[in-house]
Parts: sequence; structure tokens; C-alpha cells
Amino acid sequence: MVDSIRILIVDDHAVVRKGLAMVLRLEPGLEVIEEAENGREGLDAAQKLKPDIVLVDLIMPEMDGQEMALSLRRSNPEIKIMMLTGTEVDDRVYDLLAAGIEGYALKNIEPAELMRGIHAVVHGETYLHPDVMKKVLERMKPQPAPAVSLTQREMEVLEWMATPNTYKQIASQLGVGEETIRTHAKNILEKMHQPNRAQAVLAAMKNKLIKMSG
Amino acid sequence: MVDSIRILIVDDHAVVRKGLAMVLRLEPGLEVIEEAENGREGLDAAQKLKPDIVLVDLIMPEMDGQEMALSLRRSNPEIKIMMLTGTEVDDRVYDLLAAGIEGYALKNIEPAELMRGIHAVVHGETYLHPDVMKKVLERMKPQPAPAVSLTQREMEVLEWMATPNTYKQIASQLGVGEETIRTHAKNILEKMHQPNRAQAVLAAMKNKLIKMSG
DNA sequence: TTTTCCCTCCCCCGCGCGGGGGAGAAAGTC
DNA sequence: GACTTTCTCCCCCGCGCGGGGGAGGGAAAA
Repeated sequence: MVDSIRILIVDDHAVVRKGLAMVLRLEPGLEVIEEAENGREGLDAAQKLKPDIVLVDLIMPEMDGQEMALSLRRSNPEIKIMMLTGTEVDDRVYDLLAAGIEGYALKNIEPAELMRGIHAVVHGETYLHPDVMKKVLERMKPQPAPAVSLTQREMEVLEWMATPNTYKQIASQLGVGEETIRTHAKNILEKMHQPNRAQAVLAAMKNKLIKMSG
Repeated sequence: MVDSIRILIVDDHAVVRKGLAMVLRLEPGLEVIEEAENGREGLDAAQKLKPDIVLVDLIMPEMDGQEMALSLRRSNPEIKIMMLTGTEVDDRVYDLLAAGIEGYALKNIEPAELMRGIHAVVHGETYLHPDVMKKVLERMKPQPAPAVSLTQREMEVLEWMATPNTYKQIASQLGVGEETIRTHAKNILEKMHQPNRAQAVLAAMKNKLIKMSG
């Protein structure tokens, strides 16, 4: 690396700011170029100074970290953003990651780990604190499905029910009579305890019985 | 750490197995206790030897890495699993992570990075290779919505359309006449280019216009 | 001020579909 | 052999809803 990493710190607590700056300045290859005490100041500073990475606290007066991060992402997408917030993993992490935030760490992080995170982020990777990673992966886990046992044929019909086709069209697609499909549909609704086709399809999607083709 | 980390390697290519074992054995604190050349052997070895962590290749004859990982997760959830596969990030990563796999690395990983991953996993964290992380986060990003501009009222009605309520019931909920809701519904279907209520709700869900409440 | 957008409400038509029944044939289970 | 499950097909009824019109009023933009 030719130049040192230029860092902007945004946090409303002076103690946190100063402490963080002190720790970071101990590290060779890092340079804390500015500090800001709320989102608005941070946004201005970032746009003016164009740091390599911004460490942002989530909860701040004036303009909070989320708003600032989203604004900065729109105006200066090349500036890396690492959210560095309290010990609680906020639900806003999902929106922030979806918006392309590169890092999310908690303040109880070890300095060495933070260094690693900063380097990872500056190198184009994404750094997630273990607790954050846990929460994100939690989202991928399947919620316990309400044990609906459909037969193979019924599953097949259910998938077709998620399409715009009428029962008559589905019937011709599957090579059986319309009444057959109607019977299957009735049984499916019965088994799933759903009042109609639309709700059945929605419930099936929620329980991952059928996939989101889109 | 009191004892060294006991590792089981499962890969159908002897070269990979031996190379990996050699690299890992250079590291103090690691112990490669066994090697297996397919999922079935790996599963047997894991259940018998109870290693701290299993490094598994995804693509193998007999029983592939996914099947083995899922089986092992059911029988011995305390054994950590790290998928260590080719340079391609397989789509199965979603299922594997949902099933609780702790690690997913690519074979082009640097030995030092792999060590870090192994230690992280054994310590109860989840390790994802940057490329894998990228792919996972990709999933959280909103796919570009097909520019459907609904009015506030229409959005409100659309959300109600995702419920089992009839238009008449929705009307009384919103305190307007049934015909009003029917008009909104017609306009919504028109704007969304959807043939009926069920498809409109599905499309809305896919495009994240409405949330999956379940 | 005229125009446009949005929300509101109304009518008619026809079909898709949910709910209720029944029934026969093949396959596997007891 | 008797029984259950699954898949197939049939009838009737009534309502929900999609598609086609039209209309009035208020608010905001042109």
C-alpha cells in the first residue's frame, strides 16, 4: 500500500471519538483526518475530505448514522462506510447492508479486530462483526413450517396455482380434467387451512413450500 | 486453548487432501486426525472420531458435501463444518448456511486466512470467504423494482389485497364503499400488468412492495 | 383558470372459484 | 380379503372478482 488509510470518525460522544482516534493513531498505516459529532457534519466532512473510510456511530442527534450512511452512499459511493455502534445489533443492519454498507462492528470490538475490519473493508471486502453475522444468518434460517403434508400431485398443483393459469388451463397442462384440478385445489386449501387460492399461494411461499421464481 | 484443534478432511481428490493436510500440519495447534474421500466415509469418520471441525468439499461422488453436511448437522450438531470448495460460489451456499454450516471458504484461499477461518469457526463464530459474503449480501439487496408507481391509497389497498379479506371487508376496514376498493383494485391490476388479485400480490411480494408478514 | 391527478362511488356482465356432495380405480397396508 | 390412500372425475350452488363503462368533487399543477 502506497499511502496510509485516511479515516473519518463520526460519533456524538467526544470520549468515544477521542478514544477511537487515539487507538487508531497508534497503528501505522492509518490516519485519522477528521472527526465529526453528528451525521450532518460527518456528511459535509466526508464529501469535502473524501476519506478512504468513515467510521460512523448509528445513534446520533441531528442526523443519525443510517441517514448519513445512505446519503453518503448516494453522493460518494467510493467512500467505504463502517458502522461502529453500541453493543446491540440494531435491526437497521439489514437495510444498511442492503444499501451496500461495507462494515458493521460493535464498540466492544478488540482494537486488533477493528484494524482487521478496516483493512478488509478498504480492500473491498465486507466486514461483519461475529454478532452481526449471526443476526444476518439468522434471517436465512427457515422458520418452522406448520407441518402441512401435501401429496406429490398436490404439490405439483400448488405450484401451478401460483401462476396466472385458471384451473382449466392447469388441467390441460397436466393432462387431466378440470374437475380433477378443482378437487386437488379443494384438498390443498383444506389441508393448508387457507380460505382461497391467493392465500394458499402466499402461505406456501412464506413456508418455502414453493419458490419465488421472480 | 488447552488441546489442539482436531480436524477431519473430506475431499475426493487425493492431491487436495494431502496438500491441505500438509499445510494444516505445519500450523501449531492444529491436528489433522483423519482424511476421507467421499461424504459417506466422511460421515462415518466424523461420527466415530468426533473431530472439532470438518473441512468438506462440496462436489464429491457417493455422497456430496451438502448431503454429508446436512446429515452430520443432524446427528452431531456440535461438530463444526467448514465447506471448502472450488473457486465458484455454489448456490447451495444459501441452503447450507440456513442449515447452520459455520464456514464456507474457497480453495484459492490463503493458508493464513484459512487458519483464521478455522479458529473463528472453532470459537463459535461463522467464517465466510469474502466472495461468499458478497454473494450472501447480494441476496439482501433490493432487486430493481419494475417501476410501478402506485398512489398511497393504492399501496394501502394492495396491502389489504394480500389478506384473506374480500373487497367488501377491506372497504369497511378502510371506511369507504366497496365500489371504491374495486376501482382501486382495478387500477392496481392495470398498473401492475397483472391478471388478478393473487398474481398482483405475488408480484408485489417479489418486488418487495409489500412485506412477508409471516 | 384550465387541466390533471386522485379518491370516491355507481352499474352490468360473465366467469373463476370455494364449498357441498358423490364415485370409481389402482396401489399399498393390515 | 378388507381397508386406506391417492388420483381421477362428476354435479350443483352462489359469490367473489375482473373488465367494461360513467361520474362527481377536491387539490395541485400548468
